[in-house]
Amino acid sequence: MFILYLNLMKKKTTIYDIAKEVGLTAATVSRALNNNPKISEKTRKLVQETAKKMNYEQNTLARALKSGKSYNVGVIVPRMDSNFFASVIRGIEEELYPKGYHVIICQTHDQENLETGNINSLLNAQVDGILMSISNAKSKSNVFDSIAQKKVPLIFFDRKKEIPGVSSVTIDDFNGAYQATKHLIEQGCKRIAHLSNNRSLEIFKNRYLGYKQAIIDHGLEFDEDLVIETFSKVSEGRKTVKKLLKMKNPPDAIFSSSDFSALGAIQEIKDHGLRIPEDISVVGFSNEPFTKFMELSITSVDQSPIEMGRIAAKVFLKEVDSKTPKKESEKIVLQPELIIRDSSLKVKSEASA
Amino acid sequence: MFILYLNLMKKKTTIYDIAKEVGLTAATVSRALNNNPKISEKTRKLVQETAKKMNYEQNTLARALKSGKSYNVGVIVPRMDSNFFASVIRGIEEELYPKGYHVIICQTHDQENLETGNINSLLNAQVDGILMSISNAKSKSNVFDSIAQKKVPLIFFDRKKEIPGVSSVTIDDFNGAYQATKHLIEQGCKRIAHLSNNRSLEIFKNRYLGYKQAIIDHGLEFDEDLVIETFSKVSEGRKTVKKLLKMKNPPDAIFSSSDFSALGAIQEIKDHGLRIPEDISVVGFSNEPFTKFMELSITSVDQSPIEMGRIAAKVFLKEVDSKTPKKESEKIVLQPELIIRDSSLKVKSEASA
DNA sequence: AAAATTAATGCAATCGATTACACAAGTATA
DNA sequence: TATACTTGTGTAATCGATTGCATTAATTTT
Repeated sequence: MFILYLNLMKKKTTIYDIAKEVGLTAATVSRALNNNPKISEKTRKLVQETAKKMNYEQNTLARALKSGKSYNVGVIVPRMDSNFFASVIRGIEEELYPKGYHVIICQTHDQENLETGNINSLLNAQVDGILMSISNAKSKSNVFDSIAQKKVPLIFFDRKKEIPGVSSVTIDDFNGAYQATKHLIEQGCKRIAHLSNNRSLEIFKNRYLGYKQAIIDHGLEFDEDLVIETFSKVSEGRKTVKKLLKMKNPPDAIFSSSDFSALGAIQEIKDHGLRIPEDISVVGFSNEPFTKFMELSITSVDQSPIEMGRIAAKVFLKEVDSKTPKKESEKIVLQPELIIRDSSLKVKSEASA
Repeated sequence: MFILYLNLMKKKTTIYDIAKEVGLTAATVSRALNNNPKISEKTRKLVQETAKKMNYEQNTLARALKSGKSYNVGVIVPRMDSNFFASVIRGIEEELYPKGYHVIICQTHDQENLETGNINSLLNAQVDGILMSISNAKSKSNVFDSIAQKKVPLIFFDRKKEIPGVSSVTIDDFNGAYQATKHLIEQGCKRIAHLSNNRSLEIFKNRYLGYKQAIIDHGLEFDEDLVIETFSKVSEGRKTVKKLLKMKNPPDAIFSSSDFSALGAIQEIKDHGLRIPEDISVVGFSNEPFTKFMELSITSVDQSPIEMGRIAAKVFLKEVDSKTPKKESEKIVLQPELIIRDSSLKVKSEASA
């Protein structure tokens, strides 16, 4: 009982405790623990064994204070309850945890003030790097200046912004959109509408451009009226499609830049008594799990989010360890994959995913 | 250009810089910034204004080292790409961010080794507290001992485990299950199956017990064969229901302890050519967004996750600030709400959510 | 054997903020 | 007017680990 009490009370052991125990100084202990080559094999072994015996755990805060490294990285996403972002984060964690880093996740909920607030508070918490998917490309760039000023590596994933010296990992949104649109054309669709989104963000601009190019390349008429800017929400998808269906010449297909608005589109189309894909075909973007689970499964573009996260983390590791102050920024572009399902497959020859 | 260069190079200002600037010592500056009452109003104002002018930002690592508080809290969840956990985390953040805390999120993916690993690394990162939803109640409790030993507040939410002195915030799972089952009975169902889950976890045990009690209270026959332990996955729901439908006397309703397995159940039932809710009614648990968005919307039990998160955070704040070493642990239980939708409503009198 | 290396360790400053204790100046009390 | 409090600051230690610069001992070179 008394022993238990002592055990509960005892302070964490420090390198000074170990030093006293083995009759050396804290400096030597520190070096021994860090495998400094100047330390003799005998001492190293002695210290490390004693450390283990005494249950020593490095005080990360002290290490952080001295070294200026916190071993925390900040990850900023619009939201984390979408499978896409959750998976990217998972990829980041898988890569960073083994290296001793922790991940502080912040959500912006697409609000600019939250975005700048998050960045500032991450910087203040002395994170060693920031991996982010921006919410709004128009955001005042002075926050990014302060990141640069503090020499904190910044890596964009998915939603990026062109900033000199900043690396990014994205998918080829142009190509993803091109493939999706081409697929719809091959299914016989002639008037393909596009549910776009804030095109100040490159991902949405590129999806729009890929869509447009596919239309043009295949000899269809490009009609700007069939492009509507909306939001990644089920309700917004419904609203938008309601408008589209009121046109004198409504579309026979919808390529949505988001699975969520694609789902809203499907609901609205059904409510109007139209059949999918016979009357109107639908393709989404992101390959969210529900696209597969719906009774009418939804064709979508997979963005390999876990790989995206892993790569972003690797880029961070490379930058954080580099001594050279000015590194070349990397722009990594992954290839997306079109997953064809019920919502667009008119020729039902083969089983869908 | 030269000025810009200087600006880029300048180190962060410390309290020593401020001290030099105003002709006082760092100690006084520290006190002035912390609104220590022993400092004169004049000095306080001078220091605070100078600090602002010099762009001073407190070095949180130094503060942390000295005070022993990192202002980081760890949050451990099985996964974060379910709306339930994402929302709980959002609630926690809403409560903790304004107080200057950061949240480090860890996922266990229901693996015990990841759970203990996460706890250890959070402790090592010197978090000021851990809020968690456990993955497995059978996990070796020595990790929890080390949390207690370090006097780090631990708060369970949703999935808890009985540990003396540890607070928790949960919902009344028994009642949620009771209401759901009662609702099915009121719809005329007689043989209600229950898709259970690892009952070493209280939430699943209580949902089971609530279900059982409702059956008994309403004079139906309780049949253990109708209770099957499965996992919170679409595929598992399918598998389980496939078995149930093979019974000589199959169920006419399914109460699932998870929305995901409920969805799988629905898919399987439809594949068998049965109608929902006419032939078989289905009720899930958690009120995940997709339950509302499905063509056939799914009845489910809402767990008010954001509130759960906020309350858990409040309990943490109370415990972390309390000087008294041994506090009473709090057990807070929220009331769930049954949301009735298409998958169980046979008497379609009123519109569903 | 003296001089020059090399190897292993110690000393002490440092990272930046906090805080117990000391101290000086000012105000109130006797 | 001497004594006792207040009030506001300064001094210096502390949190725990790291690291440049000695320093000592051991080894090699000439």
